[in-house]
Amino acid sequence: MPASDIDRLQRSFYARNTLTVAREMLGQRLVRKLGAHRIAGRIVEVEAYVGEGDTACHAARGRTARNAVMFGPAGHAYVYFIYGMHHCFNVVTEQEGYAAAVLVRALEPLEGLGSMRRHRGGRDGVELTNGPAKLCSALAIDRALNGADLVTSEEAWLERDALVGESDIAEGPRIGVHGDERAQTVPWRFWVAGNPYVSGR
DNA sequence: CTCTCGATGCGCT
DNA sequence: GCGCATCGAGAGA
Repeated sequence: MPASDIDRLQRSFYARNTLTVAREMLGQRLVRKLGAHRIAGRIVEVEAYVGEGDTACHAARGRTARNAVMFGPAGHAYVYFIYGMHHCFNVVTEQEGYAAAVLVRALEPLEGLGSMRRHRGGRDGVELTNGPAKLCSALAIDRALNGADLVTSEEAWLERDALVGESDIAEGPRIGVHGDERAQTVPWRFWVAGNPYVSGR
């Protein structure tokens, strides 16, 4: 087994309450492997999408071909294509049959900065990964990764890294959602307070 | 700095 | 056809 598996997050991490997983994902390392090359960053901002009762969740209107991965087992990647040009990366949570996931909204770059700059058209600094579509671009994540099992994949996974204390976690309403009143106000966006890589607004 | 708006593919109604 | 879990360029203050 690869040395990296020592720190890889296992199924038991993901197969829990989505809000708990979302909070604990802060500080962990998202790793993308392209050939022998690693690109990675610390997760500093996430959003939880919790079940068919959450009208901002893609699964709110039931299972479709697009959102099927969210209904599957925890620990798989849910990657979707949006606005005709962007991708967003999520991690599936909870038990099989319960549609929920955590969207990764921002990373602090740690490995493969040169690759990130290239993938981002020469942009640098916070512009590398301070948004859900930006980090997918930087890490070369697209729909080819949709459904990938992050517990066993050699292409992408999460590694145990720094834990973020409760006092350093900020929370607020999710960004850009179009569900009902509750969906737009419930504080299911979590970020590392003061981290410069957190997305704007 | 803030605000507005176009890009652009596709899943779903 | 409509609308989207976004981004970045451009205009104006």
